[in-house]
Amino acid sequence: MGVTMRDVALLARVSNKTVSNVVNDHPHVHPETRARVQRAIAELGYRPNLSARGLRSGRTGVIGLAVPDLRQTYFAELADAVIAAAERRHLSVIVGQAGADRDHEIAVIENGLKQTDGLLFSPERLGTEDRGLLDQVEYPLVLLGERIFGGPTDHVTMHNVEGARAAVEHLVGLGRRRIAVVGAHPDRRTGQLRPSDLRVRGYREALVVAGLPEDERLERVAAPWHPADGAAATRELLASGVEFDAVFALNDALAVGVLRALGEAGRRVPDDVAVIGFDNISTGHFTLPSLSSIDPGRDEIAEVAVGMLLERIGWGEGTSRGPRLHKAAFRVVARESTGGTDT
Amino acid sequence: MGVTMRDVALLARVSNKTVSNVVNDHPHVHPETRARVQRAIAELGYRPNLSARGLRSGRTGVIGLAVPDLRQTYFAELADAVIAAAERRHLSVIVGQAGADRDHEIAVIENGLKQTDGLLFSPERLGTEDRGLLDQVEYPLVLLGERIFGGPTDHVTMHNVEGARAAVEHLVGLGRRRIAVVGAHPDRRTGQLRPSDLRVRGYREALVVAGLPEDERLERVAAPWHPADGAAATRELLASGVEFDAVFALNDALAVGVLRALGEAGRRVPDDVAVIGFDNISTGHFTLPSLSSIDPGRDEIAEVAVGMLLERIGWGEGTSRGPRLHKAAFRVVARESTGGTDT
DNA sequence: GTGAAAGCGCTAACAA
DNA sequence: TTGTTAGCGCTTTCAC
Repeated sequence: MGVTMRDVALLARVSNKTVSNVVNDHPHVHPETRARVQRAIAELGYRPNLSARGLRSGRTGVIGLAVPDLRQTYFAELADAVIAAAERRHLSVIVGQAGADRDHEIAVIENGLKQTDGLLFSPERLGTEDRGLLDQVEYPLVLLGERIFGGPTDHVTMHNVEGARAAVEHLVGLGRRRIAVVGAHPDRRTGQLRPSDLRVRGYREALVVAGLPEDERLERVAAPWHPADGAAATRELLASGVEFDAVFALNDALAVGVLRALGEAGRRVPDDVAVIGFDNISTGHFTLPSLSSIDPGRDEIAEVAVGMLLERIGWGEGTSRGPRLHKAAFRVVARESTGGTDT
Repeated sequence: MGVTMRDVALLARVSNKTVSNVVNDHPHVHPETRARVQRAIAELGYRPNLSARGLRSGRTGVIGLAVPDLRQTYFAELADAVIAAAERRHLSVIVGQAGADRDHEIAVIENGLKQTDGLLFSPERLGTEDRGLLDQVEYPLVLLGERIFGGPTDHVTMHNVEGARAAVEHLVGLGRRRIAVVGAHPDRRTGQLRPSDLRVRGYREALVVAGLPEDERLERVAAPWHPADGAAATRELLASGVEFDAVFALNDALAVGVLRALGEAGRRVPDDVAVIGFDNISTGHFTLPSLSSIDPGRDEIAEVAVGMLLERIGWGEGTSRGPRLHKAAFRVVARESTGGTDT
């Protein structure tokens, strides 16, 4: 503490500027001078003051990541991927939780996160109707997910519709004909771009393609997407007496609950009922049976999102290029719950 | 962007200092003046430049949290608790992952996390032999866990020994006599303060108290503490032919694997084998059967750790009070896997 | 290739 | 109660 650039400059018998050049890897520094400066830095244990650098350069080297709740495995794994991607670019990440609280999310989007150069935001409560908020945003922002799609903002997201379709096609390929879906949103307004709505759409598309009838009784509401809600929806499904030989859970957390409820009821998975989830969280390896899922490309999402944000930060205020959209590649992961052998 | 304190001062017809006083809620500002300044702030959309404040005050208002890996639910939930505790004190949290990599952990402890006023560090690889590193640390640091206990540093941790003992006593109370433990560390050097060693100690103490014989065949190594390792250790235990009617998994992630392996083998839980874990992660609600566990007091740990760190930050360089130790209160959570009814 | 000097926006003495 | 002033440590013109 307390060693400044000036101290280094004095010891190395150079100016402030030269030390700065060395520290920032600028070219045009005589190798000998560079070595001398580096020796002085080591000797004094000099470490740049990042607040000062931030003040001068207008950059903090920190980005923000706002998610609803780290206790949901998907978001923890997303944070892991984002932190890793940021680290590769020598950035730090401030993590904020908006707690699935609409007002909190509005506050986040209006203000960003303190001390950051830009924000990666995965909202849960904001919808297309909040698009107007995005016009006010005057800091670099990249949205994760497509809930507010249509604004001026970059989005990085997953193939919700196509992934869901692939999940159901996988079940169809197993010969299942009565496929239930668990996790539909209780509020069925149209025009929303919630993951639940998009995935239900993919489910229906797959049924149509397969020539299977749609049956409203097979579409079960569950919210929020916690295991308990998946279990409750499945118990209702069982109690309703409607026949089914497969369940598509709209995410893996729900699927864990589905597996539990099926187990309680004595239904064997996958023999009686095949189950597939969505998100491919690591939990899926260790359920009994292990859980098939759609891998939404989490690492790609993180990598691309950080890259986009960095570009936005670099472009500065003036340059407002149009919004970009990136959808990561997905894949079907077949584990035991749909007859696979992987765990 | 670009609105400075000076702009506000000009508009409100006051000095810089007065604006600063208002922004920082200093007393001794005439109510009328305060109102005028606040109006100017709102009108211009002024927001303090935190880099400048940081440079001037030597504080960033950001603390660091370093954990091995957010994909492990325990650490995700810890991060959640720390972020919440920090937010209550108007602090942001930069999250870093050391990846259970010894060199990475050494780098973290030597340098702290950039842009932060202090660090909450939960190391996984550093041990008592690295105590010397702590003497070099010249920034506010609070360690989570007791792996490097004995240095000059504050620690906040859980009752590993006592909690483990309570877990086994709970099993004994159910009438179980052949209690296996899963998750011992492969390297049995003494003098280590790993959670595994401490919890095994608690296990043995409970056996002694209950007058049960120790049996080395019931102590199974498993590392790292992932579900797959718990499953593997349990399969070995089953294959060894040794009799057992209960398993104490040293954490919940292992326990998930234990449940899986028992299920595969057709052992009923809790009828044939009772199972209890440690950590009380939310996953435990949704396993089949739901998982009994030791709740280590995560929120208390986060709250106390942030508080201690803040005190350290406030004390400044000179004041080096002796190291403090806080152990959070724990409790036994009895769910279905030990005959309870909760989920 | 290197140096001198200005100033980023804020806070904290010290004055008034 | 409010104003003046001097930096915090760094980067960045602009000279040399």
